[in-house]
Formats: sequence, structure tokens, C-alpha cells
Amino acid sequence: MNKTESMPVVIKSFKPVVDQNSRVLILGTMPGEESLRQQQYYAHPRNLFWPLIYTIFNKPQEQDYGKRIQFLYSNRIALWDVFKSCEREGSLDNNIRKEESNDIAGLLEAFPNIRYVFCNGGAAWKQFQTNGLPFVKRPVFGLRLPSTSPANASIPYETKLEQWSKIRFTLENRILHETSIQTETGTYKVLANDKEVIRVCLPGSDKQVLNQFAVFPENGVSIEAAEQIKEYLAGKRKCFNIPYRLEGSSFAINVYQALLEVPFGCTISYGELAERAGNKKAAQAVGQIMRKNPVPLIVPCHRVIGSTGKNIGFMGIRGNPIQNMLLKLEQNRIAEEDFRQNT
DNA sequence: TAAATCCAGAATA
DNA sequence: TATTCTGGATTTA
Repeated sequence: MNKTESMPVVIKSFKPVVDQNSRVLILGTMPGEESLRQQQYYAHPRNLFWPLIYTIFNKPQEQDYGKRIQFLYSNRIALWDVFKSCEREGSLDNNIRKEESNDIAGLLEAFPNIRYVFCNGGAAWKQFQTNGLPFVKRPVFGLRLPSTSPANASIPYETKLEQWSKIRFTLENRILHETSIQTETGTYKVLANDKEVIRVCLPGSDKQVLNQFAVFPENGVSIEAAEQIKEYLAGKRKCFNIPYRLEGSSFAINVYQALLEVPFGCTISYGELAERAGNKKAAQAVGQIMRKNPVPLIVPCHRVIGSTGKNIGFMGIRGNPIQNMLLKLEQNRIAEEDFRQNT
């Protein structure tokens, strides 16, 4: 029997590393034993925090604590813990007892340039979700990252690096917000920055080329777009009224713009669309451009069909039933309107 | 800048 | 329906 087990001592976390320049905040739970002994954030030599922080910026690691802190400041990264004090045996989050929370909302109030919060592990995330975020009176977005603790060995280093790279993407303003729409036919997703929709993902086409972005929970733009898509899928909306971004070559933009002129309930062939975009011989190229459509539904690539009137393909899948479903949806709505007009 | 690749097309039998 | 013939856009070297 270990006699020290019966007398846990109260431990206290450190002051935040933060200034008015800080743009992101990284939250842990409580410094581990080694960190407490040295009075330095993430002092355990096998904790991956410092290696990851330097690696995501492609910078060589520094051992000097003062330089490490300086590195955080110069990259506008703030650091703190969700707990102010607690009792704990060893260094594991699981053993945290009688915890007292830090005033995360207060910190965010005092440093208004911080809009994005990353949580180092699940315990910090849970605490931030329940006692931090709900009390912040301005838009702040949080993301959970895999813990850098040596105890979290089941997740490979490469995965951790991939996830922690989101901090750099955020600092470089490569930020998106996602809203998911669950339907009987599958999950639709909207991804937006703070001004416009960047991507619409249809069921079965999750192959996101978005690993260069940090994807946060929904914002106003993604919510509004998702709302309109829901209405469209319910047959209650015929056109979209949201800002979105078209990407591609100048010819591709011409094609998308010509396609936007094709009204609800109508279809067009690849050849005809090519001609309207200024090059009537570019039918196959139009096919390639359709496949790359960043915002399907908004740019209605489902209205493009073969010259024989058949559903050739959609989202890279030949004869995709989702295209048939969308076309039917539009035809039904038109038929309904005709019926009403004639009675 | 030249060649290779792509394509959810179009035309034909 | 299956096969062949396309050729512009895009990617790669």
C-alpha cells in the first residue's frame, strides 16, 4: 500500500500565455506532474505539444522555454488550461477530482482577437463545451484535437500532425464552417467561410479536397445555405439566394455562369451548354468541368444531361440516382404548378 | 511549350 | 446497346 495515496494535494495550473495579438487559444486540462515540477507548459519530454507546434510551422524545435513561449507569441497562439485547480493522482485526466474551472469566457472577453479555440484532448474539449463556450457572448468556434499526452499513444503521430496543422490553417485564414443536412437519401454538407459558400457536398461525394482547411462548426452563412438547400430538397424552393464562390479556369466560370441561366425544371445537353459558354466543340470538356463543380445544387449541374436525353453521370458516378431524384423533384414541382394553373 | 491524359460526349451501326 | 470517333481543357514534364 502506498501511503501517499490517501492524501492527495491540491495542484494549480499556470497563468495564461496570451496578449492582445493572440488569435487562437489552445486549452489543456491541467499541467502534468513534470510540468508542475518545472513550472512550464508541456514539460514532459515525451509530450508531443512542442514538437507539433514547431512542426506545423516547419520550424526547427527549440528547447529553451523562454524561446518556446516567444514562438507562441510571435505566431499569435495563446495557451491556457480549463482547470484552475484540482486534486489528481499522477498526471492522467481521468484522475482529476474536485476541480475548479478557469474563467475561459472571461479570458475570451478580455482578448477579443481570439476567435478560435483548440482543445488538447477530450477532457479539455468537454470542459470547454460545458463551462466555456456557452458563456462567451461573441462568435467563438472550438475544435477538438487529439491529445499530445504521451498517454495518447493509440493515435499515430501522422494523424496528430494532420489535426494539429489546423492551427496553422486557422492562423492563415484557411477556415471553413460546416453544416450537415441529414436526409433519407444521405448527408448533404455545406462548407462556407464567413462570407460565402465554398463547397456543397452531396451524398456519396465526401472526397473533400479540403485537408488544407480547418473546418469548424456551422456559422451564419453555412446555416442559411443549409436552410435553403433543405427547402429546395423539400420542393419548396426553386432558386438560391446566397453568396457563393465559383472556382476554376475562365472557361469553367463561363460554363458555370451559362448553367446558372438554365431554369428550374429544365435540362440542357453538354454540347448546348458548351456552345452557350462560347465553344460549341467543348462538350467533353464541359463534362470535366461539371465533375469539378464546387457548389452542386446552387450551380445546377444535375440539369446537364446527354444529347439523347439520358442521365450520363453526376458527381463522377455514371447514371447517379441522385441526379434522377433531383430532376424528378423539379419536374414534380413544375407539374404541380401546371395543374394548379389549369384548375 | 509540347506532350500526355482526361472525359458526366457524340455519332454510328 | 456497344463501339468507335472525337477534340478541347487540363495536367505534367
